[in-house]
Amino acid sequence: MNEKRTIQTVAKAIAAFFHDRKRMPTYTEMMELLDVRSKSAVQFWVRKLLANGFLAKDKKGFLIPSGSFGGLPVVGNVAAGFPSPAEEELRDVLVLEDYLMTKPGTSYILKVTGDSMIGEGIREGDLVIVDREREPKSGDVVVADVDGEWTMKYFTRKGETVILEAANPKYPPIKARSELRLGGVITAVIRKYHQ
Amino acid sequence: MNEKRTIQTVAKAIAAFFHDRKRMPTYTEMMELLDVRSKSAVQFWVRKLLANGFLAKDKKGFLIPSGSFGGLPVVGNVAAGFPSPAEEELRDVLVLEDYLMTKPGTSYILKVTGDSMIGEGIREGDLVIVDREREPKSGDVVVADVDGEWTMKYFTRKGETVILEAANPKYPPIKARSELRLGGVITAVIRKYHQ
DNA sequence: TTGACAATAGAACGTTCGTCCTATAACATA
DNA sequence: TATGTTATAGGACGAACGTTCTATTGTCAA
Repeated sequence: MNEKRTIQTVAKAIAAFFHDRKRMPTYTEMMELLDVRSKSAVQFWVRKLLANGFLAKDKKGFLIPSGSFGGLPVVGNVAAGFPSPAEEELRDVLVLEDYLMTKPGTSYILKVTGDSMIGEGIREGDLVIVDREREPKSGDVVVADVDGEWTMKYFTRKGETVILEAANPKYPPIKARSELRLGGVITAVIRKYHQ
Repeated sequence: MNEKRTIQTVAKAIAAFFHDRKRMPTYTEMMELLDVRSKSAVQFWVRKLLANGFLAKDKKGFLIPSGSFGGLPVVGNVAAGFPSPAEEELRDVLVLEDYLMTKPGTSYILKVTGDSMIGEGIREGDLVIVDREREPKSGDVVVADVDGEWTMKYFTRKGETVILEAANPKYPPIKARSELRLGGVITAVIRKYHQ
């Protein structure tokens, strides 16, 4: 860091540290991050970040990320304008971790093979998050054991029986009694372009 | 925590703390988490977690999450078996944060409106992660300014000109000179079912 | 019964953390 | 030129952190 210190550059440096060390820097470490030689200077900037909401404090006084810290800015929709790099207003910020990991412990990730759900926009190579313990409702996409093989299907309950349909006309729908085995309900789909 | 302490229950308790406090508990705090009355007992368990790879230590000696800590287990594909809750072997684990947030700072999130990319499996309401500074290559999905409106299109470079096509036959392809404005390249698509 | 080991308690201790206080340089304002 | 304000340095200090040591309890095998 050779340029002038600003609220933005300082926040960025700390956020970067947190991102790859999985913890907040100590004041002594921040001396290096901000390129200053006293803890007082660090505290000066920390106070600013606290005031601006980039940082917060625990009940126990520990610094923790807050607000727009680990998140990405969200633009309402494609038609709206784009956030400029300079802009630093209170925009919507989304922390993907919090958005997607609603039920760690009962969830797992599945790599999709096959095209049984292309009609739903779920394609080969996508990752889906599956909740093992969620009660399936009609219309949900579920992972089901069909003839000893695990596949994804739409789930529909019709009284006693259950209907499983692919989102692909080339696979026939399946009627099953209640003893069918379910791997869980799909709660999210993730596709990543570029490695 | 009333049951017996095991490596799993202890790891779970600490992971839960980290998940919603965004930091590691201190040894004193772990006394409560693990329901013990001495820091020695805490250290006894911490050592186990360190040995098992659930936790790790900084160069500076701070505890940090490691391995399967904040992540979800990954099952290779639908056809393979499912991880049972008891199972705790070294399975593939994916930390969504690390997987998706490859370039924070130059990325933002966009909520999709319209159906211009349904052929690509990108639907209204999905979130896409857009990298503002990535150089678009042919075949990439980009956000582009078309006649004063931001839309998603396939990007193709043909010598000097650029072709933008929707993944939907009802929108005509567009040829443009180099002065077209791009909002960035889509690096990921996220869809969440259920709130 | 004895011995080994796993699990815990409690206290002592040095280190480092974050806070606070004072002093100083740079810069803008009046 | 005087005078605040902003940004920094350096040192002092108590509190809390993680480590280490010793002691105690329960369980299981010999």
